Amino acid sequence: MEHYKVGEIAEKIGINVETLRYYEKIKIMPKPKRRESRYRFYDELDLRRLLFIKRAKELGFTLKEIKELLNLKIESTATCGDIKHLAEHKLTDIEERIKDLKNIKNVLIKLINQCVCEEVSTEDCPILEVIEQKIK
Amino acid sequence: MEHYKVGEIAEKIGINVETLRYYEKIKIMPKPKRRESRYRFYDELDLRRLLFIKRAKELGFTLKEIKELLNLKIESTATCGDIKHLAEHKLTDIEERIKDLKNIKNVLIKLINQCVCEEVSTEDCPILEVIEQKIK
DNA sequence: ATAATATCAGTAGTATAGTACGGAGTCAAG
DNA sequence: CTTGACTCCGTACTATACTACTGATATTAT
Repeated sequence: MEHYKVGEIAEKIGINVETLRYYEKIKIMPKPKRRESRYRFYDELDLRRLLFIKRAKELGFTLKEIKELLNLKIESTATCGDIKHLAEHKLTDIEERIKDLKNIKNVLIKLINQCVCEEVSTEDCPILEVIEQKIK
Repeated sequence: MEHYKVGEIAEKIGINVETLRYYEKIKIMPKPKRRESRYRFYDELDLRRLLFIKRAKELGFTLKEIKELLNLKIESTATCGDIKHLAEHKLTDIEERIKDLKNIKNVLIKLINQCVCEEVSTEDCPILEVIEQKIK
């Protein structure tokens, strides 16, 4: 079985050595085995776990949620449905964020379109006016 | 002219007193006038500034960006175009975030649809399999 | 007048996800 | 056998946006 030093596995995954130590600290990665020199050494399982973390992060899961996923994975009582619930929850969450951002986007577009004035002073800027409008 | 104590203005805006002191610390709000008792007191201008901040935050601007907006606003040399550029930059930023989230959403939907198994153990969970798939 | 509430200043803590630093020990190449 | 690269650990710092706490004044209500 292949094994890697901390710098090697970090490079393979494309993360920082410090980040790996951080993952160990927050217990999303288990304490790795050590050589006599006290150097950490990692195996294929660690590699897979790190890649799982990376992929799940790309899916918008937080480290805390990824930890949950990984824990469910090793709990023998956990079902695939448990995982599905986490995924569904995350989906709702992301849909919510998309909705919010779209609203923001529309307001910004309206604001920007009202502005045709490179030379006008900020005194008469329609963007600022609109941001303030809701205030008056 | 109306004036408010820190707790009054905080309640009016719907923020925390501590948050107001924080805004003062990071210089997004100016140092307010004081009574003899050293109590802060705020006026209508402060109220408007706070509401501007609140509204801009809703538009997805960070406090740092809002500070920029407010600074441009008082710089007499700044043009409406300067404001527009900030708004456009924010728009690009938000469109980017929407795109990313949509990708994530699609992957999550695919994952969830593959899972029809409330009772299956996490060993055979297709969601976990897919997250891992890109690894193998 | 006294009790309750508000405010003061400064510091520390929260959450998220890391990054940086420094001095000591270890490993590999020339 | 020395030099440079790598790793060790612990701590502190970054960024963002707040929130909490403490002990001392100040104001307000009864």
